[in-house]
Order: sequence, then C-alpha cells, then structure tokens
Amino acid sequence: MEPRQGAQAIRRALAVLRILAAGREDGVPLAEVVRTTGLTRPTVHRIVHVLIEEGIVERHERTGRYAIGNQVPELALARPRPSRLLIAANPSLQRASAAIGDTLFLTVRTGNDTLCVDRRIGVYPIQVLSIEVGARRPLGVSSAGVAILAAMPAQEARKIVAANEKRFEAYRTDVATVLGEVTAARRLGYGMREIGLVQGTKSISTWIKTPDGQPAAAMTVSAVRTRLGPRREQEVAEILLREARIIEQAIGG
Amino acid sequence: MEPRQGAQAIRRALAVLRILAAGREDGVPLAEVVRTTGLTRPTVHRIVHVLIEEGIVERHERTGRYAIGNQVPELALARPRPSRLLIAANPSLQRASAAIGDTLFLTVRTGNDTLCVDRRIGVYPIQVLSIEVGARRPLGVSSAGVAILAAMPAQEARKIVAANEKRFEAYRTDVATVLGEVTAARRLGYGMREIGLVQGTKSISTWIKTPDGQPAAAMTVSAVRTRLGPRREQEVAEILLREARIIEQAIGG
DNA sequence: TGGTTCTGTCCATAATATGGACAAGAACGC
DNA sequence: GCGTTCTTGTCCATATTATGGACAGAACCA
Repeated sequence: MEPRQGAQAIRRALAVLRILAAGREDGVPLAEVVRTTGLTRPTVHRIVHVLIEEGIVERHERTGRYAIGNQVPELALARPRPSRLLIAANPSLQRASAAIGDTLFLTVRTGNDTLCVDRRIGVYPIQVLSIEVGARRPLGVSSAGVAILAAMPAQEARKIVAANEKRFEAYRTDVATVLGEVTAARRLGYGMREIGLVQGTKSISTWIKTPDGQPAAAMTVSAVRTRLGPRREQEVAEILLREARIIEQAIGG
Repeated sequence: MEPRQGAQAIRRALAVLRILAAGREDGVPLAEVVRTTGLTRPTVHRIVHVLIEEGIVERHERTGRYAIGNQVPELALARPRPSRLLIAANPSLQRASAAIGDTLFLTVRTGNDTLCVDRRIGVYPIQVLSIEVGARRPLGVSSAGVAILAAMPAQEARKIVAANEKRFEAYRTDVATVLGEVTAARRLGYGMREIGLVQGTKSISTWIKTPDGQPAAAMTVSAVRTRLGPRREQEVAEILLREARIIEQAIGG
C-alpha cells in the first residue's frame, strides 16, 4: 500500500522524530531511540544530529537526552485551523465532565500512537491528571488505545499491535494482553482498564467513528479505582456512549 | 560551521517543508518548490510524496497544491511550553497597542525566514491585517525582516540575503534593495518601509536582542501610509524602541 | 581493577537517492 | 482545430550517498 521508494532516510528521520515526540519535554536517550526504532546506533546518531543542526531536535543540556525542537511548532503554525473534531467534541466534553465529575480525555490516533488532544478536569477533589494534552503512547497501552483498536477492522488492529511490540515492554504489557483487551472491549462496547497506567486508577473509553466507519478518536474517563465500581462503571459508560454518538453526528454533518 | 554529512535527503526534505510552511494553508505548487529550493523536479516530487504517505504533507484536492499536513501540529504538541519571548513581550505589546492604536506584530527569525508569532489589533478603525500569526516570509522582504537583519553582524546578514535571492523575485525585490534597506535601518535605529507589502501601507519595526547580542525578534507597527507621516513615525518609533528595551530586560533576567 | 552502561566517530562498502529523459495532461492563444 | 507552454508524474542506469560493523572514550557501579 505504500511502496513508494527512494526515501529511506526521510522515513527513518520521521520515525526518530515520532519517538522523540512520545518522550515529550523530558527527551529520550539515544539508546532508547535505537532500541525502539530498530535502527543502528550510527544511523540514529547521524539523523538526530542533522536534525539538531536544522533546529528540529534539541538536546537537553544536563541530561543529554534528545527532544522535539522549537522549529517544529514554528512549522506547525503554518496550519492553524483547529481540527473539526476538537470543535465538534467540545460541548460533549463539557456536558460529560459536568455529569461525571472525573477527568475526561479526548484522544486521537496518529500513526501507531494515541495522542491526547484535549482534557477536562472534573469537580471531584481527587483527579487523575497523569495524562496531559500532547501525551503520546503506543496504541494499545491505554484504554483509549484499546478502544480505538476495537473500533477498527480486526486485521488492521492486529497489524498495529504487532508493529508496536517492541514499545510495549516499557509499559509492561505485550501483544497477547493487548489483543485480549481489544476483544473484551468489542464485546463490552467500550474500552476498559482495571489497572490504569497509574497505580490505583481505572479508565473507561468509548470510541468515536467517522462517517466512513474509521475510528476518529476516543473519549476517556479516568478516576481512582474505588470511584468506578461496577454500578458506576455502567452509568459512566452510558454517558460516554451517548456523547460519543452526538460527536459522531456533529462530525458527520 | 555545519559540516555534518550523511543526510542530504533529510536536509532536502526539511528545505521542502519550510517552503511549504511559507505557503501556509493555500499550499504551494510543486513547480514553485522546485524553483525556490533549486532541487530537481524528480527529487522534489519524490520527497513530497513520501511526506504525504507519512502524513507530514497534504495535497489540496482541488488545486493540487502541497501544504503542511496535520501530523506536524501533532508532533508540535510534544513541545507545549510557550516561548519565553512570547511571555516577556506580552505586556509590552499590550501597552504599545493601546498607545499607538494600529496593528502590532511580533516577529521572530527562523532560519532564513521571518515568522509572525503574535499580533495585536488596535482601536483605530482602519487596521492592516494582511499578516497573520504563522505568516512566514523570506528575511528581508518585510520591515520586520529588515530590522532583524540590521541587528545582526553585517556579514551574517549578507549571507542570509544572498541565500534568499531566488525567493525575493516573488516579492518584487532583490538583494541590492534589501541590503540598502538594512543599511538605512542601521542608521535610523529601526526598520521602515514606505511601501509595505500591501499597497498603501507603511511599517516600522524595532529589533529586540538577546543578552548575547543576537537579534531575537522584531516588533512592528503597520498602518495605512497616511497615518504614519514623519512626525507620527517619530512618535511611534520612540514607543517601539522603549518597549523593545523593556522586552530585552525581561528576557535577559 | 574490570564490567556495564552510555555516546560518539571512522570509512570501506553496498545500497540508496539522484536527475536526465520521456510522457501526458491542462491551459492558453489563435 | 493545432501548436506552444505550462504543469505533474514516472523510469532506470548511474554515481553519489547513507549505511553499519568495528573501534574508542566517558561515566557509573561494584
């Protein structure tokens, strides 16, 4: 499907950039980039340093870790329109946040990653704030990722999960576990994780599909586990499912 | 100064991306990318299409023009902190905008381009709004660019102007004209263009330097020409110069 | 001290990106 | 209609370019 050739170096540079983006502000050590991309160290080293010269990547003084540079937001300014989805989802996030009281996330798929694009903090005094806007994770490790995978054709989902295999280790999961969760999510109608990425938290995610049936995003509630018992899980899931359908209407029109 | 080799393709891809960023949402035709980068058409074609497959570039349905894709803002989310400069400049822009009443721009240098990063609209009923946040131009074609060039060592400025030679044509200027304006700006203490990029407008720009003497940005006022006669030009320049020094203090601390 | 991480560099080699040449479509003039 | 000039897209032999194995230094720990 993507047989265009003659640009190995560019593709590799982008793969490196995506890993660095997943590391956010803290940056990523070279060795980790080498491990997760599967490229050789001289190659990664060369790519990263060319990107530094070009201002696309920065190196943190103290740690020596590599991170996304300031020229990337500058390039991004050339594309200012906020996405349709963000506008369409806004009222639903507002309503659901008020009704539920716990933290809400809106997450999209980008390549083999999930990317948090919006967050609403609820009124309940204990909030799960571990995930920030811009947070990027391999598809499959969060309940949002599981929901998005559950919403796509099984074969495509398997392909993505396989591609992320190496990266799962860092999140203490593996291909079989993720595929199991995806299957469970399909049965339930929503994604769920009893053990959230942070100890003692629980997450519930619904998927949002585009008119052509592709998953566009996931809407997630994260809370301390004790606040999401079986009964309330049911309630929260119903709210999320209802709002997800409303967002689908909005992006469909 | 930048002798690292082994990544021609990556550098070329970035050069293409920067041209596309300058085109903003409208996009840029392939032929123009070829002309301004000086690369051959097969090469640009290959690069652009690989970037499309990777989601970094998009092609507009109707026009066939190429533009920055949605994955670029997604990568940029990994770097959320707004720049020090933007924070430091905020009160000055506020004050100057109130005092002057015409549109104010804050512009930074990025590579061989100027990039508008902030804009304040004044109270006067006729405002020059042609430049938007995200607008990118070759250094030298706007008064902000002239100011930034005037604030750097003459040799470096000449080098940048020479590098932009090909791109000047599209703005109906040339190396000699730009260098003349830069010299004039050094004498005056601020950048000025009697004929703005839009017919009948006039612009005045002051430069803002970092503690180490490098130009960090330019602050610009644009107005219809009749509103910036010699007397008012003097007044406006004084306000801009004063605020520029205040911003320099703020980023210096 | 030796062992284990990490990062950085060299350079012969193979694989890769290159660009001249060709092709075809679109817009314009007449 | 037909030529002219613009555009974008593709092929493929070639040589330029990116590659990665091997080596080395630095930092940390026992």
